[in-house]
Amino acid sequence: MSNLKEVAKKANVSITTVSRVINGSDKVNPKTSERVKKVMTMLDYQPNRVAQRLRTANGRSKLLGLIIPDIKNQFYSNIVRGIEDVAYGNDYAVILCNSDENPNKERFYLEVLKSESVDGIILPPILQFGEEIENIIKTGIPIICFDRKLGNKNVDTVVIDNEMGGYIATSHLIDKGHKQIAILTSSILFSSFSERQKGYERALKENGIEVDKRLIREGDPRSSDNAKLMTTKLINLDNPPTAIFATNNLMTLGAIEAINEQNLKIPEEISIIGFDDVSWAKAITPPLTVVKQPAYEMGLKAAELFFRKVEDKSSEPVEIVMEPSLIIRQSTASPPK
Amino acid sequence: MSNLKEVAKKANVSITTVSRVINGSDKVNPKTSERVKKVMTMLDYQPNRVAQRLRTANGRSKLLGLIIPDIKNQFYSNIVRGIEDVAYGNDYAVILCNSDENPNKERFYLEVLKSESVDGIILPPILQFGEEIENIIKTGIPIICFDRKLGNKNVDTVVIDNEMGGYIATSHLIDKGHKQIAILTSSILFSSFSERQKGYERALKENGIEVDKRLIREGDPRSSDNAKLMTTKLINLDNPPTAIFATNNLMTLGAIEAINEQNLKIPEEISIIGFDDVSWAKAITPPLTVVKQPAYEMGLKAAELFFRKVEDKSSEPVEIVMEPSLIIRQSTASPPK
DNA sequence: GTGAAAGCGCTAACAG
DNA sequence: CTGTTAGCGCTTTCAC
Repeated sequence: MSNLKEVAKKANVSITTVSRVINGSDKVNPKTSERVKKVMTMLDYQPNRVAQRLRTANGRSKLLGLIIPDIKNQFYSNIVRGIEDVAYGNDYAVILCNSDENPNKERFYLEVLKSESVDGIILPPILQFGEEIENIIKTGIPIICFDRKLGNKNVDTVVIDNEMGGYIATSHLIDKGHKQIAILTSSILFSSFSERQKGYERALKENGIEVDKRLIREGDPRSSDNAKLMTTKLINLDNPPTAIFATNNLMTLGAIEAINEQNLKIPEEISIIGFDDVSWAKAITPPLTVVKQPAYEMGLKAAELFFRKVEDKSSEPVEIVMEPSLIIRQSTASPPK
Repeated sequence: MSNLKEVAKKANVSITTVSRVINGSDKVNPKTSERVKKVMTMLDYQPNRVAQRLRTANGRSKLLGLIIPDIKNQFYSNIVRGIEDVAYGNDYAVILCNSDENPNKERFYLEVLKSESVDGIILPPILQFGEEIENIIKTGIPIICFDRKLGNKNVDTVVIDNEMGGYIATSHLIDKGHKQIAILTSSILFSSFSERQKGYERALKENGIEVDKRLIREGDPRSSDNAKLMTTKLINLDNPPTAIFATNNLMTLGAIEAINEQNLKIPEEISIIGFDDVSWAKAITPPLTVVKQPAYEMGLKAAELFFRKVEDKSSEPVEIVMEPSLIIRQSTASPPK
């Protein structure tokens, strides 16, 4: 791989001049610049980004760090696309890290990203990570949070209104006449799930329906098998729910599997509403009613916040709240008599 | 962020010694090493990977470059997981690049990866890229191909036996009694699809069924909408197919949507077999018969080849061919009378 | 408009 | 076992 020195030699200038040409300094004679550029293409020269980064203390690495909990979750892969599209448009590459919600992995990747001196990190925070993230912020690397909020920390954030999502879903079911509505949700560690649950409970209360603890099931949101198990148990309850609200797409999948396995007809015998408008939602029979999160758009916004921060480190952190929307298909109907 | 110098000062040793401790050299007095380590944790010191990389010409960046065509495709996200799991186990981070099968994007990412001096690149080659990849290989960066083959080039490769996949799928349909079997496939640019098609044609021929050009439809494999359109057209043919073989999961989705929209019953009125055992395949009704690609395992293998090459650059390239398998569910049955 | 020289943080001879 | 020193490829004063 050729370097500055070679180019300089071949173009009969100093390496400084070549550097100036690379960085588009205007203090270079157009003719010289022309000559240098020609040599650069001739030698197929590409500046060494590693060296560039080492030299310039807060130079741009043109690298965006992205930590996501689960690449296999369509919700996240949509977000990745949104971020990636904006990044590519800005000549940035994305270092994607799959954290699995595993604190050790997350810590490892955070270290890597820091020491790769990426220009910023986009991630969905976990509660336990106040400290690590605090440290990153101290180093001056911009942090953008998405999907979940980082407690009271003062960082750029894009979330959807999860409480509203839960409320919309539950209200829809109530409107259809359901009173026994189960929810498949996750531990309170993830703010997004607890907020969906909050919305669920508010909808029930506002409609004079008592919150029934038996119908609230918490499990690993990354495991459809777990959701399947929970659903099977729900179905076999003495006084089973007539509708199920699954708070993410993997749980929805598990719920549907369980319902099919128990030979219950959707929506005649049981209604189901999912979270996330996944690709297969409208292909299944009956098509799935869902609360749609604008995942791709969320990725877009997060990336935009990232570049805003990169441009101007002193910009005030903002919190963007996006609206979920209800997409009514045929998996929800009135409860059986 | 603290650096070698600070640590050295605080521990009363030279920076060399600190460096040795970092790199686990055995020529350090255990006591000194202990002291240095203590200072390192005290100062929360992390070696600067950028500087490390710059210094050591072919030192390890502990970065693995991964280019994939479409992160939203479950087949690829499964592969990513396989690769990521092995990488993490080896303390490597993955730079994930989404190429969209866009030559410009791919070129851009290849440049970035090269100039980030990643330790190797894993990618599914596109035909047009003989040259670019040739260049990379010349620089000594190991390349691992997956999913598709890179012409006659001499690189490590992991593929599945796509011809066999196409053959298995089609044979299954023929066994059920189908004679009018349509295939949703993609342009010959992608070797994987053309091979599946080859298997399809071989199965037909071996069973004395003539290949009917009308039933072979080519389209963008990343667009389920396109597949939906193609399927609709197939259904509305004068002499429509009694079974459809969709050669990837997005096309399968589109086909199912079209069939549902036309109110055809699966499998009574039309059979469908998909490629890739996606998460929702067994949740839909009827559950989908598919040819399963061992995607996750393919990622695992690709990553293993990567590390093998990183350990020993002179190792002879190998080609691993994995076997697809037929998973029979209820979306395929005998053709209507 | 251009160049010489210093140095980013680190590793690797080489010397002791 | 430990330290001194050169230099990876680049950007950035500071001179001219």
